[in-house]
Amino acid sequence: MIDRPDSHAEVTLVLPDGATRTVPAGTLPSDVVRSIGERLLLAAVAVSVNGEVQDLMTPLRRGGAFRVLTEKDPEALAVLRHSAAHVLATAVRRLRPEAKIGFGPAIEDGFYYDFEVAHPFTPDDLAAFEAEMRKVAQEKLPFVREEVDTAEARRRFVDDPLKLERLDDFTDPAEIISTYTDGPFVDLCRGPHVPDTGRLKHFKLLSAAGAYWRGDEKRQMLQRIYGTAFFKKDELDAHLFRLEEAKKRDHRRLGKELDLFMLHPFSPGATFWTERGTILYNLLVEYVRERQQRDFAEIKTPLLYNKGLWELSGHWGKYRENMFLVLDAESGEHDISLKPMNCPSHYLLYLSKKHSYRELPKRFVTFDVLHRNEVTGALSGLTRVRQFAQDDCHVFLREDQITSEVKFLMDFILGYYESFGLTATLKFATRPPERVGDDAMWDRAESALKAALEATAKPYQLKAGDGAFYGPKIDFDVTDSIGRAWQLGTIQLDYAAPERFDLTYTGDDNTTHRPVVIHRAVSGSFERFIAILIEHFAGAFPTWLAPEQVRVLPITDDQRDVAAKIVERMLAAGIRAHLDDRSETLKYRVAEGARMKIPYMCVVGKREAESDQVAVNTRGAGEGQKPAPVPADRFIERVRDETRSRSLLLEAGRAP
RNA sequence: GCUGACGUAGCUCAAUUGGCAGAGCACCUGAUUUGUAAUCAGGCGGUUGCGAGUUCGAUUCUCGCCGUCAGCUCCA
Repeated sequence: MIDRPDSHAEVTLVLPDGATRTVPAGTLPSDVVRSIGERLLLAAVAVSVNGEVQDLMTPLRRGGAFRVLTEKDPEALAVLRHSAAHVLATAVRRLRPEAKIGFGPAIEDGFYYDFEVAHPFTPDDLAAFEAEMRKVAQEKLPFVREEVDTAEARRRFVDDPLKLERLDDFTDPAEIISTYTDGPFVDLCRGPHVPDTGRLKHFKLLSAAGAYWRGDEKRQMLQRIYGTAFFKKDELDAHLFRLEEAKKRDHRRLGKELDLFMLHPFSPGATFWTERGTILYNLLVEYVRERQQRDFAEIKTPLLYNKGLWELSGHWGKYRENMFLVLDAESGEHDISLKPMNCPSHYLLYLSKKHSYRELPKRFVTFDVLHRNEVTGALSGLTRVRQFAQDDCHVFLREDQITSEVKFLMDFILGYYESFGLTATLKFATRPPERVGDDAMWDRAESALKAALEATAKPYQLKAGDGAFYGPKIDFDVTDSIGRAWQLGTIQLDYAAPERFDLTYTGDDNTTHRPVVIHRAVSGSFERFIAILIEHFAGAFPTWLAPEQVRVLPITDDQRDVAAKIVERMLAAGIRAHLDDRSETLKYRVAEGARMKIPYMCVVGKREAESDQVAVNTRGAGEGQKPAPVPADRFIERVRDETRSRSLLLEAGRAP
């Protein structure tokens, strides 16, 4: 143990009940916990000092609020999972001694550990590692923490080049270097850990995949093993069950089952929308258009441009890899490109006229198709594609309008999500190291964005340094069914484009001024948004979005004509209705309609036919529902109202 | 792009150490006329992703390409 300057001082701990303990600095938390109670020591996973989690074997250096964390405390789970990563590494080292160790942190929902090995792991390897982990857990090996100096650390990891590289980061001599040892395995680690490997009881290894060392694609690829761990068996089981359930709402699966879209190897990353899917797509475009009708100006611009535009915008230098280049037959050069973004073309349209400060903010919106040549490995269902359309907007505004404009755009975006029952995570990304513009400009831009953010009173995550080079931004993220976060909406301030394109307006002083540009998307892309919506609703769309809203089922051929007339009346009322008069049993047709997640199935039997009624089956009411007949006119009116109001609830079938 | 796994009928999946490629659903035909979550019978459907190689013989083994999936990188 290294002698620390503070090791002769005393620290005072304040227990949750207000009692205090004063102990010499350097005392182990386990000793403090033991002094509170032997049984508590058995239950203790770690402790919290001033809100900071540390384990039982790390010497106390500072006093403050002191809390013992047990399995019930949420903070303890990350400690367990971090230790699970070490147990995994312990098992891997036993079975594959040549493996070099990288990093092994706890992550949301689990943990991973990276290894450098000559041969990647197979599923069989994973099973073997998991079995070995169970042995390590049964051995109840204590986690032993040691604090060492750099020289000693280098000696311990002489065979682990990745750890030696990590040690290079320790440049501050005051920084504590610690190692954790469980049985034969020593890791360079700052902790915290559970007291011994026996604490690890319920865990599972989930997958293995390559991961670049330190996330750098120029460095070697390590093999990463993902797993998860819980304190209780039922929690682990519930988690694994959730993963299975999530797969059932995967938009790729539902897209096939509900006949919404397909992808074809002849055009990877581009969507074929079926007739049902196209209805859904168009409904969303129509909806956005309706919401934007008053305050935005929709425009359309070309899809193909000469490289001159991209040189002007900077894309030719920075983004060409991602652009689809087209051969110019006359020049023989690939100097034409499909547009990957709308902004440059919107600037051209803006430049086609002189603008007065009176027209600002001017908001151009479009639904044009964009193409980006994403690397193959990045493609993923509809969430990451090569061809897509954004509900893209470029706002040209005066700098003094930023706060009010951002507020306006945020309300617009959040209101839109809310109408689907979607909740997004807000991220505020500030100035990156490489940027244009002076600090005063960034100060103004960031404070304007921040003011608008805080006006919404919604929590947001600060991503310092993550802004675009041309300005700070607010991103709106949602997660898919398997927990991956996807960016949908965005609000980005841009000070660079107005300079590059020499955008101007005439101010009230009759001189020329530079506007600011805001890039805004709401759905992100319709492709991605639809993917998220499919998963959000699990394919059970609200009436207004359902490609097929009503299916009418005559019980026998005797009701076929009456049913057909009811369908006609529905179609005339603008309802997307179909007649299912196949000679299948009612059971069969009801089952199929349910599988297709049709909001309403109207059964027409003898009784209904005689009284101009329909017996409405409402989706989600479950099997064996006893539908009461509703007058056909009344039902039609209700479906229309439900559609018009874009209600998320299915209420048209309730008793009259 | 990188690492790995995978690719069999429209869909979901089978096919015992390399030996005639199958089932259910869907689709078509016929029967059935059904009161609420899959009625019965028959039929159609395949150069096993594509291309080479090894072999008497390849869905199976090897290589290349294409695509999909997970993760990394990147991003709406």
